[in-house]
Amino acid sequence: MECKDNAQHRIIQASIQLFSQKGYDGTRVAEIAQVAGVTKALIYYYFKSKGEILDFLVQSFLDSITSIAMDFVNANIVRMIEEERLDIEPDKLHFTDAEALAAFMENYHGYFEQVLDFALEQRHTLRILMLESLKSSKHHNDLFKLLEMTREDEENVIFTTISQADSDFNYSDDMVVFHFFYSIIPLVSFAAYFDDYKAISGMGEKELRASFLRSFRITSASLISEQDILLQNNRE
Amino acid sequence: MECKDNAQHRIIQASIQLFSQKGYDGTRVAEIAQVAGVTKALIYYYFKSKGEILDFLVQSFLDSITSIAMDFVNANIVRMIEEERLDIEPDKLHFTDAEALAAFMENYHGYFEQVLDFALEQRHTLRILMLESLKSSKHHNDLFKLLEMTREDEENVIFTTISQADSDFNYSDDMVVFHFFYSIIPLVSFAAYFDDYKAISGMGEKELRASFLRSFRITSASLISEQDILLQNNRE
Amino acid sequence: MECKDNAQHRIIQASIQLFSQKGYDGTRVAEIAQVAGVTKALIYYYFKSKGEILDFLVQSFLDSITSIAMDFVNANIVRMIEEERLDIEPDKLHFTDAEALAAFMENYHGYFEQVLDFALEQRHTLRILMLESLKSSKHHNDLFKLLEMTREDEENVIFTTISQADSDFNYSDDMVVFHFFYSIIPLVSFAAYFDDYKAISGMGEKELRASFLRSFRITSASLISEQDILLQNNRE
Amino acid sequence: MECKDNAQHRIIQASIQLFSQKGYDGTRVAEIAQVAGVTKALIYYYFKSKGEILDFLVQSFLDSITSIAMDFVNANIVRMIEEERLDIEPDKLHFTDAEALAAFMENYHGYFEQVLDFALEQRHTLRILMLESLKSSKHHNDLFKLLEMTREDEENVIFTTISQADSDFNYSDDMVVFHFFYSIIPLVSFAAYFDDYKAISGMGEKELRASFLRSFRITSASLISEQDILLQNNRE
DNA sequence: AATGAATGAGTTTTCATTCAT
DNA sequence: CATGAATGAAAACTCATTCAT
Repeated sequence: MECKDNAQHRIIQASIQLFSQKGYDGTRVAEIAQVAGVTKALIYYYFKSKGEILDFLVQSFLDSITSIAMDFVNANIVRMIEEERLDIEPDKLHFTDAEALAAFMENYHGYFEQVLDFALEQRHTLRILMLESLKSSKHHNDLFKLLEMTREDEENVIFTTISQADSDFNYSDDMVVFHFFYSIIPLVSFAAYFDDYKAISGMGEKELRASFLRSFRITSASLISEQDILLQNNRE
Repeated sequence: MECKDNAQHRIIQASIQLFSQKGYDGTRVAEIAQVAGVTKALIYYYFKSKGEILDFLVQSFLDSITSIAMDFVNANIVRMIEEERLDIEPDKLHFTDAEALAAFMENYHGYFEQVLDFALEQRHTLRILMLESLKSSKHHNDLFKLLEMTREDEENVIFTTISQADSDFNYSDDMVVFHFFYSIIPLVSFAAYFDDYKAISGMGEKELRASFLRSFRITSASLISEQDILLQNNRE
Repeated sequence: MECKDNAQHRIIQASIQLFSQKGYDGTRVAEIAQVAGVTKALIYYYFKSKGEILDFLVQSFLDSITSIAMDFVNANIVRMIEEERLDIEPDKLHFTDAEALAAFMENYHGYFEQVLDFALEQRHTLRILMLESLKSSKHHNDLFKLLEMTREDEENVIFTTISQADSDFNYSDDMVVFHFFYSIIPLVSFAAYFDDYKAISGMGEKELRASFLRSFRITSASLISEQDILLQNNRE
Repeated sequence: MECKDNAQHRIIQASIQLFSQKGYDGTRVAEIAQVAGVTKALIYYYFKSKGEILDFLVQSFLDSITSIAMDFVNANIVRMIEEERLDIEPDKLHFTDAEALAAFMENYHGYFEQVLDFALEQRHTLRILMLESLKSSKHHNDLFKLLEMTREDEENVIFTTISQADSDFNYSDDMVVFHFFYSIIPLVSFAAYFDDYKAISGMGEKELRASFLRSFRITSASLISEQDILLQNNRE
């Protein structure tokens, strides 16, 4: 296991700290050098430019989160399909029975917590991602990549099980809108604003995390009516 | 009625456009001058510094939104109290009858749409607000001011009517967490990312607005169970 | 008598105050306008440029001091020559008798006090003169003009009466050096630093003025040995 | 021994030259860069701001002159006290014999010449000091620091030996006034105006220096009457 | 006589980046 | 690997001056 106290690592950590505090444009290379305890020139030994530091941070983060998402898909969706408990249809998921759905939902909530913890751990990088996604910069669309990444298969699971009762709901578009603005954005924002919200509210870390999870569950529950799904499944 | 084509106004408009596109730090005063069609020196005639332009924009926005919130409180909460159809108790609202609640909810949804439209109209300034609130700058806490502003009385209306069934819900803290991350943040983000989301999704403006409102209604409905409220009222 | 509260006068007073406090280069036209209570544009109505304000101040001062010097020459030197009590020879003054010398010395000390009081009254302008004379500016030589102005006739009176005992003393050059560095410079500096010295020493205005006069008398006395002069006069 | 041709040294020399010629406010950083043969940016590599260059110059000068004064005190006053040839009493110096006084006076005149030569060598910096001391700037009181520095013990030596005959002389205050306006100011002014006076008078450097020393001796002699001191010593 | 608006040409200062060692 | 010195380009900001009214 490599030593994490080398210069390059310190440069990266200093960059994350400063970019997340002051934004990319608001951070000076000299500041990074100072915080990292190295000279400016050494930064240019490891990175071609200031922009390349940002690229590296963002790419590392996107790689990690993709990896987490892939693991979930492989460990749950793929396995359930192989076990013939789940069948993917266009814009719809078909669970063979209520027990399969319940098992999936449990796994999904576990996955959400895992992603939440990763987001909290990487909250400084997420903050950078939010900052850059708001600017028309190179990394303008990186936040939306999170949307695309989670839109493919696994997330739809949730939205295709939305209660059929609400006939106004335009499934394909509405689902993505809901997913982005009431799932990804709150999650990312929660991580990004975690320290600030904690300071303002005076809540403890665990307390705040638990409170946010309750909010998440209320929102996600609002989309699913298990009875409807069971009936729907039975009807078929 | 004064003409809005004067130099100061053009400077402000140019600043909003550029700050929201490139961020405060990423925007050059020379660019503002160019977009506004004035000289750099004139910008310093009207504003003491680049920072003061930002301060002015943020303050104007906060003043406007405060005014809208105050109007709603005065026109609805205060009026209903005066008409003895509404009674504010600690952490709880008491409507005299179901009809009063229904009337209030309709007004509240109207208010939300009004705020949404204001947010969309001012989406560039909101984008600036988000950007700056993410940085540990002078305007670090300005986004949270929106929270404080709406926490006082009027918003609680909604949260104090949450179904009593969910006994896990820690009313005071959870409500504020929910309100911030599942109400203010999605609204602000929707406005801030409106143009980007539109471009990526290919949806029309009206279509997207309607879709977001449906998501909002689902979320806000999830907190309220009218039956419970009626029962609760009857019980008393 | 013209009213001294008009705009032009206020501009001049403000300029004197600011130039003497911050120097010409350190003073902004906008500051003058603010202190004078007028607009910048009005300053340009009365003066062609910032430099012209300085020129005006300096010229007014030099005119005044020249006038005072001329009055002394006319009232004393000229009169004594007319009364045949004084005879001017190259590098030497010849008094007809000891009484004539004594009368002259008394007048001279009176003149010095008059100049001192004028210098104190105009100490801000003198400060400006010193400041500018130290810079290689347009007014570089204005302080030396004071030297030239007083070198012509009357001052020599003093120096030509120096005790003949000190055979090292090179009359023409040494006298001018002494006059400049131990007469003009202390006088000008006393006026220029008057307020600062007062503040630092804690002495009162009258007290300080009296103390300075005592120092002056000691210095000026050191150059004259009346006995020698009498002897010298008698010998002839 | 380090080479004095490095960039920082050239920046300092250029600053001294320009500040003394055009004043601090009248000097542009670009000019310093040009004269020093470096880029503007390098100036900011060595100094945080234009003001810091001035601070550095002034402080270096004050340090040097303090060091010279301290050396004199230690080498003469302290030594004579140790040798029991000199005794310091409040407001008075007591020399054990006429020979001790004569020795001291010789040393003092040597010291004055040393200070004069240092002042002439540093005349550009002294000019800067005068310029800045006239402005109500940060360095407003730096010229007075020269006064304070020399007021402590060593200088008083001279003034406490003033002839007791002049009963008007208010020793404590008058001495300081005399010291400042007829000793420090002429010395500083002589150095500051040296080049200008030389040009105007047409005198040579050595000639001018000698002439000024003669003026100094006349002034300083005027305060001391050796006979009185001898008598005074004998009486005791 | 007076002014608010406007500006060209500078001024100080910053900063990402390079380079010789 | 590491750095102190150096810089070109551009940034924010200033200021004496003008002009239309």
